[in-house]
Amino acid sequence: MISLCPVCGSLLVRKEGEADYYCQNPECSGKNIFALIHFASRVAMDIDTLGEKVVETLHDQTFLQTIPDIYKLNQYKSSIMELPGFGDKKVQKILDAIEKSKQQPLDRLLFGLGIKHVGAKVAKTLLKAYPSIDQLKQATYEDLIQIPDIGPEIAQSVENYFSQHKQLEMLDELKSLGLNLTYHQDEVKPHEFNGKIFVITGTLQGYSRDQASALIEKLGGKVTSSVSAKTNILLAGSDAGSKLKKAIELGVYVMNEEEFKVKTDE
DNA sequence: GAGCCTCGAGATCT
DNA sequence: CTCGAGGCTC
Repeated sequence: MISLCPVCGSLLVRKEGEADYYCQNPECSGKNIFALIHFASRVAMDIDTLGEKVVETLHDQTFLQTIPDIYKLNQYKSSIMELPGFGDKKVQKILDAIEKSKQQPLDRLLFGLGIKHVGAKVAKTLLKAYPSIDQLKQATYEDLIQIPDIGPEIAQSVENYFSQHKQLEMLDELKSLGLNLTYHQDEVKPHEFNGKIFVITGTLQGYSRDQASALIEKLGGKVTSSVSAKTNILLAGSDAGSKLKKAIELGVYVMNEEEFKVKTDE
C-alpha cells in the first residue's frame, strides 16, 4: 500500500524491518510528526492515548514540535482544552500518561529516539554495556564495536547520533524534565510509597478514604491520622483544613490527588 | 446519540 | 492486520 505524507504530500517510505513510515522530504515537518508518533507509541514510551491523530493535531497547533515538548504540554493545558475534540477528561488522561512515561525503562526511551539501526533489541544490547545515557554518549566507535552483536553499521550510527550537539542538548533537556536516563536492568525497585507514613485530609474526588488507604498500604505505605514530624506525605484533597496548615508548617510533603493518582496507577 | 480515536483480541503471516 | 469494544467529545 502506498501512503502519502499528510504534511507535504510526498511519498512515504518504509525502511526494511521497521513498522513506521517516514517522509523523505528534508524540508518537511512530517518527519517530526513521525518521530513523535514513534516516540509515544506502544512499542517505545507507550504514552497512553497520545496516538497519531493527537500528535498530529498538537503538532499543527504548534504545541508539539520536539520530543521534549511532550513533557511541557502541561503548561498549555488550558489552551489545549480549547481545541475541538479536546475535552477535560481527554487532556487529563494524556497528561497523566505523559507523566507516567517519565519512569519508562531507558531502553524504551533509547529506542524511541529513532536512532538509525537502533530498534528495541539493539537498544537493550547497548544499555547492557553502557547502562546510562551519560555513559553511552561517551562511547567511541571503537568502544561500541566491541559490544557483542554490535557491528560497524550500528556503531557508526550511534556514534554519529551522540556527536550531534542538538541531540545532546535534547537529552539534557529530557533529563531536566525528569525523565529516567539510567538503566536498571532487572532491579525491581520497591514502590516509592514503601515505608512512607501518610496522612489523608480533605475530600478526594476519585477515591473514598478507605480506598485511598488500602491503596497506600498495598504499596507498602502506612496511614496515620494526625500530622507530626514523623509524617512523610500528606495526601490532600479539596477543602483541606488544619492538617494541611500543620503539614506546611512542619515541611511535610503535600501530595495532591492528581499526583497520587499517577503514582498509584499500576 | 453520533462520530472520532485508541486499544486489545484474535487472526495472519514470517 | 483487521475488527469491534469502549471512552470521550459535542
